[in-house]
Amino acid sequence: MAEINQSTHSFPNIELYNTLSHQKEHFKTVVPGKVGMYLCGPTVYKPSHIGHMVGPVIFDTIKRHLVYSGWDVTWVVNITDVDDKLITESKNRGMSMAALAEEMTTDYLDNLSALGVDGIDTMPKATDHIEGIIQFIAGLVEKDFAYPADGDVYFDVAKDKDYGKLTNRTLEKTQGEGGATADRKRSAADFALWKKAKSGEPSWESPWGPGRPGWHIECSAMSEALLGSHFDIHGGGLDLVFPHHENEIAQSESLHDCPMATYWMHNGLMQAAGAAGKVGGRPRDSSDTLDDLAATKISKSTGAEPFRELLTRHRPEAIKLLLLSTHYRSPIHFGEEPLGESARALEAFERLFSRYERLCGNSYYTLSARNRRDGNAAISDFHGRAGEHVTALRNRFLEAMDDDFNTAIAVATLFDFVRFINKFIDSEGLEKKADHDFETLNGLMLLMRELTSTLGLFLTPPAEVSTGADGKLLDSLMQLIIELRSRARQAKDFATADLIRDTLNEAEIQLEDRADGTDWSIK
RNA sequence: GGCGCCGUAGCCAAGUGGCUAAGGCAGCGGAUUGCAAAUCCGCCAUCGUCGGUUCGACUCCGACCGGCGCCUCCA
Repeated sequence: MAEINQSTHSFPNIELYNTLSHQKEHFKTVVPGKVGMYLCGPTVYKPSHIGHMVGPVIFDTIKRHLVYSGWDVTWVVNITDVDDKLITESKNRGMSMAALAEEMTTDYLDNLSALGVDGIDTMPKATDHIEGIIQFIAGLVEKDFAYPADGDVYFDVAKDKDYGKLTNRTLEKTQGEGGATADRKRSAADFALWKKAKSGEPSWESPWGPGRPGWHIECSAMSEALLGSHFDIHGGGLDLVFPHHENEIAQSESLHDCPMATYWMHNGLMQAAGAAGKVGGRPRDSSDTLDDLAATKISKSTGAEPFRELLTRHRPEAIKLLLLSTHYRSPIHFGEEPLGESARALEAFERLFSRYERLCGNSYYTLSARNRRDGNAAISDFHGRAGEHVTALRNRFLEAMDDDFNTAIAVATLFDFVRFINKFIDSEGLEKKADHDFETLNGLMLLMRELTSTLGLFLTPPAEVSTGADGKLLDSLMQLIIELRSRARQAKDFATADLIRDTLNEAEIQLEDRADGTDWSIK
């Protein structure tokens, strides 16, 4: 990788929405040229569902765009592998907490991998950071922001003068009974940093006796260990704003006397569309079944299906395109219908890629495009109208991404780009003439590759439908059928030709006639 | 009750105080095709309702109606 001189390198102006200030802000890093990002990962006690994938996909794209724009980005996603829910679930399943955590972590990683989320630099586990967590809590106790109580340790919200600043709430307005441990807390809003172990529960030794970390503390401790006490971006789902992120801020800023993160970014939540099919929908009442509900949050409590099961019905690329077609802060309308539409939209790209491969012999997926946005090198190769159009298009794409990572607009420019390239191939007659100069087409496709890569789209070719011995057999049969049909067509026996095509169509095999031959594909 | 978000075409979904209100899916018309498919061209919205601010608002403010999230585990 080329070394960039950070002192002279100029970075684009990026705006991002900060939950803390409720507005877009100019992006300025703590350390020039470097970005530290922390995304709250899963508590690994059940298989991950689609909701768990939103953050990783969004932040993967954000990282790609920042790296493309010249920053040196470190991205951390934690794994919370110790928690009440893990203890309960592992008991139910008669296995150790560690074994359960390992199984679910693997599931999570497999899902990320299927989606091409590969930019995560470190995935720390809470149980690997118990020592740091204990020191963190001890520091808070020492500064009198926390107090031990009968083997537990609680954060004393009353001592934190700006508690509630992330979610604009004051202690008076905060409801809550304080839960089962209310009698040990000074205030109902106090939350556990350390929980005393009951017999048979996994535990670690601590100054307050054997126990385990409370929920929020692992993120404070691990982000500090890996990114420092003040890093740039902290993200997560909107449902984590309170109490999780509010409490992280309380812990970290009380201990360190500096902002925990400059920017707090929160992605919208998945909405499940019911049979009604609309996002707006009608109110819940007792007669509604789950299917009748118009739009409700997808979560464990609504029985979201494991992501790996979703993958048996839908291609990861279609899921990813759907996620990126909505702005990250908006709720995403999710379901079989939207996924189907997304898959159909995807085909426009993939048909162009195969068209390109047919013409030039190059696989789109192995094209090696520029991975830095510096200068206008990408478009200097084009001349005249194509050049102007492509310049405008690239600018629209980059401006959208610079403006709070507006992937919806970025994706829209890509659709325009597909149309432009198809038109270019048509108008230049590239399909018809044998002897051709494909330089401009190659340039256009390289730019497409550059832009889709920064979104994290089309990283790997679609799975081949026909592989192995069966695939070979199918392929040779199809070649034979196509040859026979071709003879029928030459003999003007269109009844036979159409019979073949229609019958194949019923078997979900699609034929496409072109001037120089016939393609087949499985629908 | 407190905090916050949303309501744009048949469906999904960007966006802007005034210039053609992106893009996708579906639909319709055309070019192309033996016919299809694919591709290309064209068509398809006045922005929940009512007031206000303004020379001008879909975009700002208010009210109302409808929907959603958080305040409890949650990505």
